Amino acid sequence: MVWPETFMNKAFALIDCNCFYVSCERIFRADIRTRPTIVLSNNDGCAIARSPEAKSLGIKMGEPYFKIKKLHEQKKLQVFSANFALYTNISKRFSNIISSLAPRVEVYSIDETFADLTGLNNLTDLGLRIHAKILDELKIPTCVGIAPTKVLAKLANKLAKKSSKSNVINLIDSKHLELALKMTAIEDVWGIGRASSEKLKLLGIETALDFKNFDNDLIIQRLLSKVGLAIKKELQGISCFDLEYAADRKKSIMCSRTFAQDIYEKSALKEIVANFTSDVACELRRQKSLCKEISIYARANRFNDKLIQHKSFEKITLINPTSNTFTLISKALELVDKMYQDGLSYKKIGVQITNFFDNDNYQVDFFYPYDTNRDEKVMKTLDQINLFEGKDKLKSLACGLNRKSWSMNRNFKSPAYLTSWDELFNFG
DNA sequence: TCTGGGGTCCTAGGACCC
DNA sequence: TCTGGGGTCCTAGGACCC
Repeated sequence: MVWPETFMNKAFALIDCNCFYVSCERIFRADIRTRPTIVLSNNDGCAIARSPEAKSLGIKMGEPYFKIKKLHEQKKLQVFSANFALYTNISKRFSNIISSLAPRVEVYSIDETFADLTGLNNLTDLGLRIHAKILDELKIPTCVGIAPTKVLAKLANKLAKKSSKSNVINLIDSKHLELALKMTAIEDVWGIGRASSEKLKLLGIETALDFKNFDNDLIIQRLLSKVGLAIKKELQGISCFDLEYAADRKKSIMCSRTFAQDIYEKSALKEIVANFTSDVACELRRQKSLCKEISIYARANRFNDKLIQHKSFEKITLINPTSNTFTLISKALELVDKMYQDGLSYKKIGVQITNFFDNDNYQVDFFYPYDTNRDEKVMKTLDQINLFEGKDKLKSLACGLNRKSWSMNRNFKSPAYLTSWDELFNFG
């Protein structure tokens, strides 16, 4: 197929790691490279990464651990608790390797990076080089999809994942494009989720090809909004989504956990909220922002119908934006006072901050002027100490002295090979 | 017994204003 | 009894992503 003149020049690659978390664990464990292996979510709740061998055993994405425990006990399955410190570290190395071979990249997620290859030659070769270098230096297998739009690059990547032969699929000027679109179910198109695909199926659209050829844009716009329309254009080879570089400044930051046990005491709730608030505030300062809103939420164990099911939520808007841990903790604790109800059980708890301003570009409230310099100095000192002396060396007393009383299950964690001096991997 | 966490974007509808 | 129309801003909630 020949692309319209105006879009001929665009080229995107999507490089995606195969079962990333499992692959990270396997870097240090040559003995399990062909064993069925999974990585569990926080609290050892459910499977969030599966090796091909584990998929063959019939383990689904999101499958709760208690359903596969037996396989684990029979030693037919290797199981790890999530070790996000390790995965984040490997992820940075992964995107750095791509940057060394492609000039413009967008780190899209922990295991996926887009590269803008516009204007470069021999793209399939380049894709193969990227794949080989990551495998060589990191021992992480990847797939590469190349196409004139991001949606098509995603689609090409998915096909490469399914293929047993090709790690790189290039759809630019490909005579197989129609077939590729036909092979892709509508719900597998990037940006078309369950709700949208159900609507499209009512129109008789079953595949990416059907969608691309559907000739009524008004209906698509009404059903799927303007985003749906953009996705359709991308399938036609018309690029609507560019690389997004400035993605590192978040617009909201949250921290939430599901705990191993139900929590009933207000004091425990406060301690948890204080800790979560410390974490989000630290992240907020790292990206040099201030926030003007903080909210907390909590709910009971939704799988236990003997408990009163509730979704509790409280939010407060601050007079002056801040990133001061202590200010935010005191506000968050006020919210706990408002939210807490005696007798309710709390299993999942979260803190979220929103409504961000740049550190050096915001308006102090006229009636409540506020010395931000002092704030900044105190927080800088706190961050420095925690950076060099270890996380949580210096913290608010509200955070409690140990986290033992409310914990997460993490029974199958691998060592912190790369992020702790005590657990460094011995390459000898 | 045991079922994750962290984001973004879009839209409809309400509040408010003139 | 009659009871507009248009605009903006904000928020809650849905949908999607990994």
